[in-house]
Amino acid sequence: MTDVAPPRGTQDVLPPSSDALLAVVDAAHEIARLYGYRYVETPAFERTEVFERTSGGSSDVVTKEMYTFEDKGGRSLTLKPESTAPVVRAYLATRQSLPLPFKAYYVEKNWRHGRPQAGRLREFRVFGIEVLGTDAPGADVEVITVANRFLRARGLARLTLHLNSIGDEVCRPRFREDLVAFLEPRQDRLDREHRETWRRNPLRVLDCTTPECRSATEDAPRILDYLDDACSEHFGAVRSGLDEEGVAFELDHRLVRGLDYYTRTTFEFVSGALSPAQATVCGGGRYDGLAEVLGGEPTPGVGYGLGLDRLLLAAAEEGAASSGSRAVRCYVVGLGEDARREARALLRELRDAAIPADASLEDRPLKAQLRMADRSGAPFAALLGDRELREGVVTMRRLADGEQETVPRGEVADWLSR
RNA sequence: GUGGGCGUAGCUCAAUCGGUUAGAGCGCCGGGUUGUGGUCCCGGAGGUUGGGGGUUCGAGUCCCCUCGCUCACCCCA
Repeated sequence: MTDVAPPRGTQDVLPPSSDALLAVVDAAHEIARLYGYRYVETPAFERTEVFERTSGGSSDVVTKEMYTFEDKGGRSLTLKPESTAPVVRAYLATRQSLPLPFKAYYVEKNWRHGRPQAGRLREFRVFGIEVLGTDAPGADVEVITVANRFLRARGLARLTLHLNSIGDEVCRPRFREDLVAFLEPRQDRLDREHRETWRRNPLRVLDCTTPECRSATEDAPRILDYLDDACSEHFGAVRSGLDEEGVAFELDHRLVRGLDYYTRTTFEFVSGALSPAQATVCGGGRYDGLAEVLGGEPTPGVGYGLGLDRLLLAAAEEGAASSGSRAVRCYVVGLGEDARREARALLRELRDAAIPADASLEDRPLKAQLRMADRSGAPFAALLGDRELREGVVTMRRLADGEQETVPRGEVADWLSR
């Protein structure tokens, strides 16, 4: 019994929850197309360096959460823990034949080895978009707008957008220096964890939520005060662009994010419907230096990753109506050998007419077939017995209330699509 | 990865102080003559009490290990 359970931190998705997942996936494809994004796929695994070099050696993702293995040729490979670096790699490999800027999206799985809990799986699904090849603030605005629209359309109302700019390689070092100088005399007031690491990764201290770190950094320097003219102007344009799009946000100078490749704009959508530890349903930002780290031409970019599993949890929590039944429209019931042959013909016709339909694969009693019709969720059952066969008709039964109508055999498809 | 809580049919739960063959509801499958599902009646399948070890005459119940879920931390989707 336990041996048929899926591996730890993974899950089987079966009806009816697979319907909800599919609805979200469909909606992702739809909104991506609506905004002009093109579908991309990259391999499930990459050379390990792709993540080591881009995410930053000190990040948790790289140091302890990657599924890394050696293949039979001795290469070190890693199941992708995030999708931005692979997409940028693929872009660099193919860019001569792609439009500029290139707007990409994907719906796929990522893998991270952490201790699983609700909203944090080892294998999880993301819907991400990336705009490559432009540093225009309009790209940042568009990316955030798509996420906002998508999340709200899926029924997430208790949603906060946290927004920040963490500068670039020109202005961030000055800030970092001042922050270190600020923390130095206060290091004893930090929590145990950051007392060790504050010097190596001072920005992370700002992100820490413990009361100790919060009070110690109350008056810490703020990155927004350090932005140089270019970054400051860029961030101003992003903010006014969001205002223009009607996307509400909260400035959060503590938002630094966990991957090293981010520059300038960073953002997170946090759901109030999820437990705070896993409440980030979408996170992203700008990564103008990423392509160079991969050894490619300088290529600015901005994008997000949006967790579909968390989205579904939050939507369920907020009582969002799960949309679109995947049930067939008609369940065909055949009684007896002759009528069953005719039922199979009808089934073929319905499917040829693009009407989703189903029937029992075995010869079963009427009651059993009707029960199957009921469980299939189909709104109608088409009944074919000797009586209908003789008269060249089909009895159409509305399963909700048992209302029946006799329809000429040749008009069933039309009757169902009216 | 660190710390806490919890594991009894598919689901929700019961089982006296450690006592003999672990029950119920729902769900699932079948039947109530080849003419009506969802309601009703009848029947059935389904459990090594997560797994392993120990204590005991006897363990679902007590102890240890392990696996899983869960919450917090860490981090993030």
